[in-house]
Amino acid sequence: MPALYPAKAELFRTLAHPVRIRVLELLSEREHAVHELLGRIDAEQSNLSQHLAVLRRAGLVRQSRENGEVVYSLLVPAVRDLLLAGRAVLRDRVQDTAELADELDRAEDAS
Amino acid sequence: MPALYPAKAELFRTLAHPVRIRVLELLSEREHAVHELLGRIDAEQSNLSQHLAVLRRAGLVRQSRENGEVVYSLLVPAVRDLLLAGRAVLRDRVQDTAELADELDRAEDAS
DNA sequence: TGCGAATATCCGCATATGTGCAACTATGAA
DNA sequence: TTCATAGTTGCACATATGCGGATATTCGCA
Repeated sequence: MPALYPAKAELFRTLAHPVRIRVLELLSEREHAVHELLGRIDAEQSNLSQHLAVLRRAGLVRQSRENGEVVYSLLVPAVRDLLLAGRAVLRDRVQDTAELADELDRAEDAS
Repeated sequence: MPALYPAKAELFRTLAHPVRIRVLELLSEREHAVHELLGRIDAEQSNLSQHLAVLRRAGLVRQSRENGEVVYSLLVPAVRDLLLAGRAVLRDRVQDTAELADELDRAEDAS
């Protein structure tokens, strides 16, 4: 049995940054040139470029030159579902928190 | 509009470790006592405990004492889907790699 | 050729994360 | 109480990651 867990962990690590998540979300709508991404994401040019490099190394996106600009596109469509699944977890978790808060409200005995 | 991206990123960061992924997979089958987890995961006791703490803080798992042992259980069922989505991405990506390898094989002109 | 716009990479620094060991806490039984 | 068992936390250290500024590279065009 292969070392699967490190590979999975690495995948999640790749997604574990706001800028990279934003990039993937934008790319899951349509492909974007770097300067387009830069216009929609709050990050320095070099910083964005580094994050794009991370995504490239992870094999999630593809780089191609088109009349003078570099265009990035999503290489693995399933990434979209992964992002949605993440959103769902976030949603479920806040619900739990809300229910907990509710319970705490009902049970008046403090500390 | 809230700072959603950092929250998402934090979620993925929580999953970004082999031990934590393994724990969540085990917990998505059924609840486990700590020493059970320890028996199935290659990690020091204190190390496992720290990873469990990370999962707790993230609100993904719950801790409860049952006749002398601490039992962990999954608090957010959607985590299961998230893990599956991760698996799917991994699968798609290796397929891409395989196709690329194929193409490279067919086109014989080296470097 | 030589320029300029668009990107990528290098560098040094600051911060975050993972780890084992040791010490501490909690629980149940004698 | 006292002990043994089960688990958690604090600590110091090593490594990884993120960042902006400067520099390098690539490509289309005059």
